[in-house]
Order: sequence, then structure tokens, then C-alpha cells
Amino acid sequence: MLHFHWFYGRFLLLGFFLCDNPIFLLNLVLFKKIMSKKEDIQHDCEHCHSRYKSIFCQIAPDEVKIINENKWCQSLEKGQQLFAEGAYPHGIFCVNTGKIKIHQMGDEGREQIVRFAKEGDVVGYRAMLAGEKYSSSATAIDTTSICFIPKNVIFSLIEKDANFSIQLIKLLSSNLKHAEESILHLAQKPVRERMAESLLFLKEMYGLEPDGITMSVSLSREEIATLVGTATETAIRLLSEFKSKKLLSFEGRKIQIIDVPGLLKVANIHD
Amino acid sequence: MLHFHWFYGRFLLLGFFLCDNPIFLLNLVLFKKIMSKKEDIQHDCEHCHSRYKSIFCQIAPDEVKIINENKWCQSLEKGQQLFAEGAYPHGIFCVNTGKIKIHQMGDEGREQIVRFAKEGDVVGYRAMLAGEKYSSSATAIDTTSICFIPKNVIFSLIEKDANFSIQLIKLLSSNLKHAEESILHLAQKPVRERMAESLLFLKEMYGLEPDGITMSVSLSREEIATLVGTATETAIRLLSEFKSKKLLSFEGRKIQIIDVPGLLKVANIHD
DNA sequence: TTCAAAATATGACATTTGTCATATTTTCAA
DNA sequence: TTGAAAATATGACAAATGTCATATTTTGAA
Repeated sequence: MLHFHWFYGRFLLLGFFLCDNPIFLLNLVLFKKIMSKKEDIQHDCEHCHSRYKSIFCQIAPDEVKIINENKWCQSLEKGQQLFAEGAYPHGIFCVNTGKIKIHQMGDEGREQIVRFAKEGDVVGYRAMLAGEKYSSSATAIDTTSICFIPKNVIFSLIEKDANFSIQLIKLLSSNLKHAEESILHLAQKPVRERMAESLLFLKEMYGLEPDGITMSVSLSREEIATLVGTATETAIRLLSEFKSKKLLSFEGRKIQIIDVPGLLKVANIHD
Repeated sequence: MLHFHWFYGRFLLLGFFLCDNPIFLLNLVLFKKIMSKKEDIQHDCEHCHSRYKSIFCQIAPDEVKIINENKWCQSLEKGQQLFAEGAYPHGIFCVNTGKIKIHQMGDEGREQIVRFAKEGDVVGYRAMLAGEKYSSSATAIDTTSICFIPKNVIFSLIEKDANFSIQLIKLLSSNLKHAEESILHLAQKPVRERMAESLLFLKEMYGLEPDGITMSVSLSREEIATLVGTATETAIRLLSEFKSKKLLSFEGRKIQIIDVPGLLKVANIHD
């Protein structure tokens, strides 16, 4: 099953690569028919619950219709890659449900997580809008359902709807603000503070399970380390330390946040 | 003289603060008349040499005229602050000539440089476009001449000209790409590599003097440290090390780049 | 010019953090 | 179920980097 997904993913990327070339568009449509699985429900944008949380929240009904006719939905299993650093973007991905990490590969083959996405977020737009190759990869960190919207649809929307441009501008501005804050913290905060901060960030980003304490997102120690910007062993040690200090508890990858004020203190976050 | 500039800067910010309120617009005009110095030449956007290098390179002549009528030019001395973290933006600044650093203050009162701007670049747009307070400060690191364009002019340009929106989107995308690369490098590269990289970056950004080896930008050791993300002493030691290894030479703040391939090697940059 | 303040430089040392080795536990496919 | 591989955990140690003290040089205002 996983092998099938991997195989399918490769073909999908090939499909996107060809989709700027009109000769291959028919092939792509056929390809979709053949490769689409039952799980890949083609959602309806007009009634999409996550649209109202997204950059598409203000667009005209006509435009929603155009998107709906041109989009294509897909589901991803945990660990499946949506796109890879170095590939060419042919559209953007809207997250319907699930969780995505945006990550880059460092010189020594170590990964660095730079952003996350969840329901209502849009993924893969930076490179597409800039007209560049992807500078990061995107991978599902949970079962995820996404819709792909082709490049030309987005650019014609920018042409027609200044409000949509402003939404994109605000999104990029927000990303940039967070990135620059990360720069500041990576340069100046010790690992312990960054670890506490990252855990609180993940809690804010993905929220808690119905029990009110367990974090909804489940990451490996290595992934947590690549988010914090430290070695896996250091991340493990810090998590154990936080556990022994009763700031949190965990059972494998299920982390419970016990003491938010305590974590804020360790993270050196005041006001 | 410097005291006068500081004083003037405060009033300038006050002016911007009031300029959304129509009642104060007349006052602002008067204020400009009174406070403008001879050095603050009011340039003509239609013949502006740096416009063609900027996000305004493609806008219609009518729009250039509107900008020209609403803009206001100012010159800054080295060290003078353009805007401060926490203040509210009322427009954007276009750099005519000179050099600007964008920096944030860390918890322990240590500064972190997150971006630079030069001729043709635009400054202070992130916060303005996002409708937020400034998340960074901007300070001249050389004698600089800037033009201020009010918020409403920019937003009406976004409304009218989709191409201008795309320019802004590409600018933010480019900033975001660089910021995420910085995150990767701060998290994974040792200080020595980052120092070599930063020096090469400054050489690319601001170029060399006519002698072909001296860097045009002149920063204090402390500023270099806040760019690299390290302690001032470590920055000093690394510069001395590079000097003794004949990768560069310096006399105070004037740094000569001697061995670019050597620096690339230290920075661990291949291709 | 002169002098005090700031910037630069350098040594000694402490601390943080990463690396390597290895044990233990968990996971997952055969 | 079972066994191999992967993930987690922990100790010992090394390396990188920051901090503090202090000397030297440079800068800029009186």
C-alpha cells in the first residue's frame, strides 16, 4: 500500500511537470482517471468548510466555481511527500484536513523544519508565486487531504481580484514575520528555551486532543529536533528533563502539556 | 547636528502618525515646509534612476505621477533610525541611495540583523502590508536618501495594478526564501561557516569599492556579530583568523576580500 | 590638541551543545 | 508471533562557543 502511494506520488509530480504543456493536458486528465483512488474524494469548493479559514475566504462565487472546476483533490498518508525541493511548482495546494511540514535539507543531510500547515492553509505558493523551483519540501505528518489548484487559475485570480492579492501579500508577510522571529531566536536563545517555545508553538498550531492536554500533533524526536534546531539526543534529553520537572508528560510520541506557565517561563516568554 | 537629526526624526514619526487623520494633513504639509532641510532634495520619480531597479519598474506613467505628488524625500545620516520596532507604519520607504539595516531586538537587549536594503530597495513594507506594527527597526548604516510613499497611495496602486501586486508578492517571496535559508544555516552551520558566508553576502549585496577588493559596506564588529548570530568576541576572533589565513585583510572597518574561493570553501559553499 | 568613552583585541575559562558509543524499547512486516 | 530495523534513551566525552577580565587602539567632542 505504501509502495503504491510512493509510486503514485512520482507519477503525480510527473503529471504536474507536464501540465504546462498543452499536448500533455489530455494525457493528464486520462492519468487522473486511471490513478485516482476511491479515497481521493473530489470535494466541492462551494461548500468547503476550510475555504472560509483560507486566503480564498473573500473571493466571488464565480471564481469559486472556476477553482472548483480546475482543482483536483488528493489524500496523503502520514510520511508521504507532497513536493520536493528543486522541483518546479505548477500550482498550489490547499490543505483540507491534516497536517503538513515544510522542510529543507541542510549540508550534512540534516533536515530543518521551517513551517507547518494545517486545515485552511495553503502550501507550495512561495516558489510558485516567485516563479522559482521549490526551495523546500512538503511532507504530510498526519493523514492529509489536499486540493491542487493550477498556477494559471491562481494568476488569473490575482489579475482579477486585488483583494485576493492582498490576502496573498498578508500571508507572505505573516510567514516572513515568523521566519524573522525564528532567526532572532535561533541566533540568541539557548536550546532549552527554544524547545519550550517550540512545544508551545505546536500546541497553538495544532491544538489539543479532546482530553485537553495531549497535543494533537505527533512528531518523532528527530522531527522535534529539526524544528528546534538541535541534535536529536539534545532534544530527547530536554524532553526528559521537562518530564521530570512535571512541565509535560509523554508516552512515546503522545505529549501531554501539563504546565503551560512553567513552559512559558522556561521559554523566557513574558507578557 | 546629530542632535538635530534625532529630534527631527522624532517629529517625522509624529508626522506619519498623524497623516491618516485628515485634520492633521494640513499641519503635516506645514510641518514638512518648516522641518525640511536643504539636504532633503525632493527628487522626481519620473526621472528616478533607482525606480527601474525597484518594484515600481513597471507601473504606468500616470501612477508614477501620483506617487511623485504624494511622496516625500528625506536624507539620513549613518546611524539614524528610519523607524522603530513597535511603531505603526504609515507608508513605505524607497531607498534612493545609501544602505539600511533591518534589525530586531532580542530578549537580552542584543540586536539581530535580519535584512539589508540598498538603492532601489523598498523598506518598511512588511508591517504596512500586513496592517501590523513594525516587527523590526530600520537604521541607516551609511548616508542614505529615501522617499516616503503614503500607505493609501500604495494600496490604491495594488487595487489598480495587478502587476504591482505581483511585484510585491515576488519581493516578499524572495525575502521569505532568504529568511528560511538563514533559519537553516543558523540551525545547522557552525559560526565559522556563517561568518564566511555573511562576508560573501555583504560583498554581493553592497559590492566593492573602485579598487575591486575593499567592501563598500562598513560595519562595526558588533554589527557583523549580530548579522552572523554570534558574540562580538567570536566575530573578532574569526575575522582575525581569516586575516591570518589571508582570506581577507582589514584596517578598522574597511575589509578587503582577498580570497573568494577560500572564503567559499570556509563557508562550505560548493556549486 | 586632548581626554574620556567607545570599539577592538586577546587570554583564560566556563558552559552549552554536539558526537559517539551503546543499551533499551518500540514498530512493523514477514 | 517473531525478529530485524528503527526509534528512543543515556552516559562519557569532545568541541564549539560564550562570558568575563583586561589591555590596547580608535574615535569624537570639548
